[in-house]
Amino acid sequence: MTSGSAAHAKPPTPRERARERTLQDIVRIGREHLALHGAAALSLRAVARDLGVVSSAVYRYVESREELLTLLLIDAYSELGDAVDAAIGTCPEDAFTGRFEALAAAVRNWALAHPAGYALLFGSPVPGYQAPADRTTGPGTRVVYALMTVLDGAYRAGQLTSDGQDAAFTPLLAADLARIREEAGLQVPGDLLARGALVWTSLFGAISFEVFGQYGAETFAARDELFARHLAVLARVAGLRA
Amino acid sequence: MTSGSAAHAKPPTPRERARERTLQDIVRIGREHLALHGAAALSLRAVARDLGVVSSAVYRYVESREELLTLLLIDAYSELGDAVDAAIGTCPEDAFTGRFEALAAAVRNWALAHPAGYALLFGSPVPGYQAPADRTTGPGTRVVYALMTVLDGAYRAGQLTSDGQDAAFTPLLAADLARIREEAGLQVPGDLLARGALVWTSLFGAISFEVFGQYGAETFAARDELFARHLAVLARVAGLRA
DNA sequence: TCTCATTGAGAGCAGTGCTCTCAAAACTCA
DNA sequence: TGAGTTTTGAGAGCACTGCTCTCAATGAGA
Repeated sequence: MTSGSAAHAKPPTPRERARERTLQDIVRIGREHLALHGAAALSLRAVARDLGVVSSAVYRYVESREELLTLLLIDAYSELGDAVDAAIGTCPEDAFTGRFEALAAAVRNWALAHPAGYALLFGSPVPGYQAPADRTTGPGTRVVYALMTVLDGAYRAGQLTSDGQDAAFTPLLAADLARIREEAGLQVPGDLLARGALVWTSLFGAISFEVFGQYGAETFAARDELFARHLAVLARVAGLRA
Repeated sequence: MTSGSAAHAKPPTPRERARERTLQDIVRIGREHLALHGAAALSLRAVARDLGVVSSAVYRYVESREELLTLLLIDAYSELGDAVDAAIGTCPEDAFTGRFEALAAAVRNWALAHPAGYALLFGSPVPGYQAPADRTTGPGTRVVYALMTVLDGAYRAGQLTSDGQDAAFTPLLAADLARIREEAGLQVPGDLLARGALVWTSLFGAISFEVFGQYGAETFAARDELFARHLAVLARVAGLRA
């Protein structure tokens, strides 16, 4: 579906190759503009100018501004997913706390390096733009899936323990958690899964505050260390031993 | 500074009163547009149309689109601060966990009721717009100040306890925390203050995921209960006893 | 009543997303 | 190679945006 190289493997015609190259140029320039000016300021006309072409020509390759945003969204999700996978890969498979911290640090580092991309993925939605679920849920769930894999692996290895302090579930939430466990093939019990969800959102809360400048400008100078402390606490919240 | 009613209390001339009323109309219409279409889609021309006036006339009252955004930012901060104060006020002064949960629930309820306003305050920054610190830090810090008051009060009452598991501070982070404690007049020690910061950002992480639709659309049906569970965990993270 | 500051209207500039038409270029196939 | 078809880019144009400028009307104070 993406470029015709999947089905039947017909050799691409020169036109197809040129088209693919131009589309990649558009995405590349769009990514530059995204980094420089942010998602809401992304302008197809400006991209066209940088491409050395008149604005209407870009519409031969990209259906609309939204379509370009979707391409950039997928691009950013993939880049973040690659960074997280690479970071996790540097830890031994049974070093679950290390893998958790590597995942979190990779997300934070990528976010700080690509604030506009991070804002596109995890910030307030761009007005009037709704990401098409069928194309973005795949790359968009890589990181949360990686976290679930780490936590579930830790549980299977006996290294994820509940302190038993959490309240009992009502049936509705129990059903939610059971469905997630089944769909993702998890063994981790519901209370730890709920804690994993909290850790997940907390991670993005901490990163968002940094990336979006919600801390006062001079509140925290030692941000790396603060984040490391937060990670240690969150690891314990998730159930990983200290 | 706001309307001249502070200094010398001169009676406002009819012109000044008409001007004030028009400005309030602009803010009111702007707030409606904000709620309907989001911050980035806020248009001075559309506000002017709704006001029944030509666009250039609005510039007699509001310097620019950014200025209107600032007014709406202050407006939203104040509304949120009022909601939080009211919610806290329903709890006895010494019910610190109850006050914490009331604060958090008030933020969440306000956010769900005013998603566009919440996005303006805590979402990705509007491109090209930088909130003027001198006018927004006051109303913008009310809620975090309220949280610090709750936690510090709990500590003074002996109801905020550290589990002693956190690592020692490096000098830089210790200096950050010492400065915050002094500026806010807090007695709560540094390790609990750092945990409070994590709880603070985690709260907004959880709320942002809900408001911005970052959970998959059908991942959690029992969102109220999930949030309540998260709150209980976060209260313990902060050091409040269960 | 006269004077002057304030106000709103209107035109205008440069930018945006997007559509339409038209000619040139590129490819396909006999 | 030459004819026919498809793809491509240019250009004009529409409706919208933020914002500036000028000008006439209005209102308040002396």
